[in-house]
Amino acid sequence: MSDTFAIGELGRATDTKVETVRYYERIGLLSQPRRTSGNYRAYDRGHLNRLSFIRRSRDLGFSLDQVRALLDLADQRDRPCEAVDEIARGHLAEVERKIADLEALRDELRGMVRQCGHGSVRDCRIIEALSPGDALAAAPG
Amino acid sequence: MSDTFAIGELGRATDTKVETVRYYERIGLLSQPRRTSGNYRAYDRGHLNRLSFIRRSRDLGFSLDQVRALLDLADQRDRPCEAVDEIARGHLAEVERKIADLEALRDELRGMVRQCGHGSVRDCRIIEALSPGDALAAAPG
DNA sequence: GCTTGACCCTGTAGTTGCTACAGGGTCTAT
DNA sequence: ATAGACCCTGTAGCAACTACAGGGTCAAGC
Repeated sequence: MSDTFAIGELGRATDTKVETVRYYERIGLLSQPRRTSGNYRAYDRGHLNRLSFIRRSRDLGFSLDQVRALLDLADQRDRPCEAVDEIARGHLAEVERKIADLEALRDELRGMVRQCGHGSVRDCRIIEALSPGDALAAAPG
Repeated sequence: MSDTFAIGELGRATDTKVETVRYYERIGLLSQPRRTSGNYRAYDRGHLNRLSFIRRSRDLGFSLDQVRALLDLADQRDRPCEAVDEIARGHLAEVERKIADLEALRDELRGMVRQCGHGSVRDCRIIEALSPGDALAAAPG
C-alpha cells in the first residue's frame, strides 16, 4: 500500500462520508490534495491527520469555525506563544464550560433513568421529570 | 387574564421564539390551536404544558424525533415505560461518551497552556491528542 | 477488447432545527 | 384616524452535512 489514499479510503479511516470530505475541501478546511491522471483526489498522511482532528473536534461540539481556529493554533508552532496562548485559554474555558453543562445534563438523565420503575408510562418518572412544574402546570386562582 | 394565550405570550412563558412555535406546529409537534375571529392563534393550558415539555427535552439534548417519541409515549399511559427508559439511556450513554472525550481534550489544552507560558508552541500536542491512535496515525511497514 | 462493478467526478438539492425577513392584516389607545 | 405592538403566511437563510443525478475511471474477468 502506498503513501496516498483515495477519498474513499480516507473516509473509511476517519469515519467520514466521502461527500463530507469534499465539503471540507470546498469550505477550505481541508487543503486540496493533488490529483491523479484520472482526476482522482490523492491524499497523504498529513490530510489524514488533519481530517482526524477535524472529525474528533466536531464530535466534541466545536463549530467548524472553532475547528479552523484550533487548526491554525496547531499550525503556528514557530510563532511566539502569546497570541496563541490566549486562543488556547479561550478554548480551554469553553471546553470546561461544555463539560460542566454535559455533567449537569448527565446527572439529570441518570436521575431519570435510576428512578424509572419499569412500570407503566402512567408512573414514569422520566416523563414526569420532563413535564412542566407547578409554575406552569397549575393556574393560580 | 383568560385561559387562552396569544402566540407571543406562549413564547414568553416557555422562552421560545414565535417563529419556533409556528415551526413546531408546522412539523406536527404541537397541535393546531383554535383561531380567533381575527385569525390569531389561541392557545390553551394543554398547549403550554406540551410546549414546556418539548423545550425542556430539547434543552436536555433530545432530538425532535426523540421528543416526538417521548410525547407519543407520554400519551400512551397504559403502555410499559421501557421504551421511554431506552431513549433516556441511549441519550445518557452518548452524553457520557462526550464528557470523557472532552475531558481528554481539556487535559491536553491545560497542559498546553501551562507549558506555553513562554517561548514557542513547538511541543504542542493538540493535534496528536485528538488524532486517532496508532492504527491510523502510523503506517505499518 | 469489452463488459461489469466498484469507485471517483461535479453540481445541486435535501436534511435538521431553527431564525429572519417581506409584505401584509388586526387590535388597542390616543 | 393613525401609531404602534402584535399577529398572519410564505419564503429564504443559516450550519453542517447528506443524498442524489448524471456522468467518468479503472482493474478484473471473459
